Amino acid sequence: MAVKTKDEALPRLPAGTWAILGLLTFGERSGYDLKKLIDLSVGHFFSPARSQIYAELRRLVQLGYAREREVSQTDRPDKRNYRVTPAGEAALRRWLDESPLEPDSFKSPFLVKVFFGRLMDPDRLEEQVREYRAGAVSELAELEALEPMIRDEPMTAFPYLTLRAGLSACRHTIRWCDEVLKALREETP
Amino acid sequence: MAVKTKDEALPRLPAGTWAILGLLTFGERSGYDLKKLIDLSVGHFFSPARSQIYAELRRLVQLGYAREREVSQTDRPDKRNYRVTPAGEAALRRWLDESPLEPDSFKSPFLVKVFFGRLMDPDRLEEQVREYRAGAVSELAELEALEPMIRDEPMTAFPYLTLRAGLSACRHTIRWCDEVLKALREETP
DNA sequence: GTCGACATGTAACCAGTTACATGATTAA
DNA sequence: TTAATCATGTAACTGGTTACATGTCGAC
Repeated sequence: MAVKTKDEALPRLPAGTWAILGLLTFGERSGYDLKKLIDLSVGHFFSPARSQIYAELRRLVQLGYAREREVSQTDRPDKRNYRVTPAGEAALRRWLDESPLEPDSFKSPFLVKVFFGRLMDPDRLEEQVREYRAGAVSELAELEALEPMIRDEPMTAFPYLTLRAGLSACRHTIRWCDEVLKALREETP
Repeated sequence: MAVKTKDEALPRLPAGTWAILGLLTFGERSGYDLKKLIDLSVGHFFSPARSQIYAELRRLVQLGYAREREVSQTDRPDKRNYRVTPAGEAALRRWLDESPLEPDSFKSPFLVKVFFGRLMDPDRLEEQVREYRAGAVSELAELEALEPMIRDEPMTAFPYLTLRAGLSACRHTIRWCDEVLKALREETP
């Protein structure tokens, strides 16, 4: 028999919307909870503002992909939890399997500066490279702290793969910074 | 004596605007030329649409940072070349040295998919990892073709550093894809 | 004569951020 | 009482993309 959902067109949504829907498959959550969850999961390759999360949740409800539920709390302010609907999970699976791969987007004001480094004061440039390197080091520390928590957990096998991508990217960045610092020292003694 | 420009506030412009201004320091160019130049220079960390380039050039002229010049051509359609003004170069240098470092932005619909890989058909996932890997391989080839052209050129010493960042990022991505493919094969034999 | 490269732009839209605004509860 | 964390949202803006629109010139 034909599966009806197979024939329906998927709405064209940005990947981030699907990511939020996906996070709801781990259990119902409020917008506020989602923000924290994002920061320590998909935060390295998708990081929306809080206001956008709330907007996406409203959109998911409107599409029938999520349902809203008021949760009264005595110890804290009330909140609204969202959970994924069967239609939502079906749509998500279809998006994951069928949607053509969109290219990554990477923007780096820092690399723009390095590119035009010949116009910079050498000390300022070195300073900014160090600052950039320090950022990568602290990001690496965060990811390394996460690593033992999710490794060997079967539920997080796939998130673990993306964590490995983040770890490797940070390490590459740090090595590259060291190369650059060395090159700068050699050229301007 | 006081240098007047030191005291004036720099307009807060996105890094991309400064990047376009910076590219004009290599010589006057049209919007069309700039697009091609961007693709093989800063394209890996800043890649605007053509329409945006034209908009930025108009903005730079309005700010007094660039000047426009009609160029009549007999063999091709006429064009408008832009060149940086002294005020423009001074402002650019100040932005490079003084503006606080904005964080990179990285968005990867692909990593979102991997993260939710447990909801995917394993064959579709493997297919998309291969596709992603192929993208990295062809990007690497482009960068490797560029490398001998700019290495050892003193004018391009700084662009060369950013090229090395791109090369190293591509290689890291390819290795990571191979790791993932191996992991997928082991888990679903 | 029509295709591809050259060349410039507008209009509409959408994604996403920042700043603003509100308010509850708990602990110092 | 003041700060911190919890909690949700709106409004204004901006950055950026896509699609549309126009047209030249040279080569086949």
